[in-house]
Amino acid sequence: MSKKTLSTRPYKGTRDFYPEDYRVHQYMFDVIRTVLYRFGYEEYMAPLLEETDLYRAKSGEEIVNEQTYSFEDRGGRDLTIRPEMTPSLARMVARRSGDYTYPLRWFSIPNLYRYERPQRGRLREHYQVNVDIFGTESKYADIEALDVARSLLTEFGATSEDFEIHINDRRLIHAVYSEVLGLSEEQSYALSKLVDRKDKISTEEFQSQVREIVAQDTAKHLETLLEKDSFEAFVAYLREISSDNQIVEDAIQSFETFLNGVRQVGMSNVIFDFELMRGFDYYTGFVFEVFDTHPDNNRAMFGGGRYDNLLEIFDQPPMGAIGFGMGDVPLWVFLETHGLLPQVEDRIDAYVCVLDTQYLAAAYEYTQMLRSHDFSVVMDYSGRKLSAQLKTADRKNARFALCLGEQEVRNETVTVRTLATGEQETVSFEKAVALLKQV
RNA sequence: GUGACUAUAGUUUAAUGGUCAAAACACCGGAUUGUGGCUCCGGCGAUAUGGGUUCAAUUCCCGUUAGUCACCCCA
Repeated sequence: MSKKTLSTRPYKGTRDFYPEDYRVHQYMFDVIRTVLYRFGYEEYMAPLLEETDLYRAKSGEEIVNEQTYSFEDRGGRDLTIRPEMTPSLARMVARRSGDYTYPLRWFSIPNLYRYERPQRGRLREHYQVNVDIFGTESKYADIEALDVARSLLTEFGATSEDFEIHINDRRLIHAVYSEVLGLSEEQSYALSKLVDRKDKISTEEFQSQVREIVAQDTAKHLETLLEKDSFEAFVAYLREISSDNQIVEDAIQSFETFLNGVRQVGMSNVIFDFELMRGFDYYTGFVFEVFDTHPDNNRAMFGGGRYDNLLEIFDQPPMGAIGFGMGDVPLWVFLETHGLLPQVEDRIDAYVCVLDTQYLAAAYEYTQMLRSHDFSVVMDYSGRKLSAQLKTADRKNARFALCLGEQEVRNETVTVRTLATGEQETVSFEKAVALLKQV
């Protein structure tokens, strides 16, 4: 046996939430639940473990092997700790797909595991709010999803200047790449990956890499399209080079309707961004990403989009679906950066100080009586001197200190001290309850 | 997975190839044997880990572990 001392650190890439941290964590998710209930979303939960096949079916082998916690159980089954919630959600919906009245509005706040090298905003365990709408093709579902995403932030007190929502549409990307620029599927794929990396590399490098994939004049067209900073300007140039293509026109019309709808519901900080790619592999319609506009934290926080083929792996017909996920870490960083995290404190109603250990039994009975009135009460059974007990009452953020000593026990009274003011009076038990009830 | 930087009380930091590693906050006790917050005094408490160089290592070197950052990846 090794005698090595056990480490007190949490496992690599995971976090302990001490009470003062967990209060903040809970506060964040309380606010989120408030918003989602207001929009009529129902909360669900799934197991932490799934059969590995569930992830193999959707993602590539590489993800399953290299980025998940996978193992064999004692019965020889291949299991994986969930690295995301969507496959579990798809499984649940597919299992009862005939039972529901659509659309379904569901959300969950699972913890997820990925075997990664931890760094900023990327841990091995994190919590993620997952919001999904199932069973509708309506543009208003897309708009609602954006509205929910926006509301999740504004509920914390963020304003529309604090963040921007970038939107794009995979059908539009596809129409431009294949119909206008005439790219093959391989070229489209390579190009989408490159555009996704555009901000990470220099302009020259980007341009030269584009030219490794497509011809010179095609590259020029693409670069010009990417430069357009409004949807109107983008469309104008697109029409110039596309010569009356119906597929392109349909994609434009469809996106225009969506964009107009978004503007009508008062989202001024939604902007068209043809560079936005986001999981090209499975999104089938609009995609979005929320960016922090604060100079200290100018990056993407979360996003999602429409993916209509989610139930395919269960051999079920396509069902219109939209979803997005928001991690707890980026959200925390956003709120912290913008000063939107309130001081969340734990309070107790009363701290019972006992002057001598011979009164502990009486004090315990009294404490139980107070709890039966729904007060949160802590009793001090240390037998320390009163000043130490009061100090602890103060540290515990108690509203009142209730002192029980010889005089009180003899007269069946209690001394009620209001810690904020230092005022106190010795009263009957009934009167003490009444005092505690005053706010 | 690749590379860089970092590791000192519970926490945030200081210092040093050579006597007892310093301070603040926190905690405990006392000043105040029935009255907290402010003040004063005292106490507890650390060189991540394994090896090497050296008369001597917390300090220099290597490994490990952990943290941070970038790349990769990002469901």
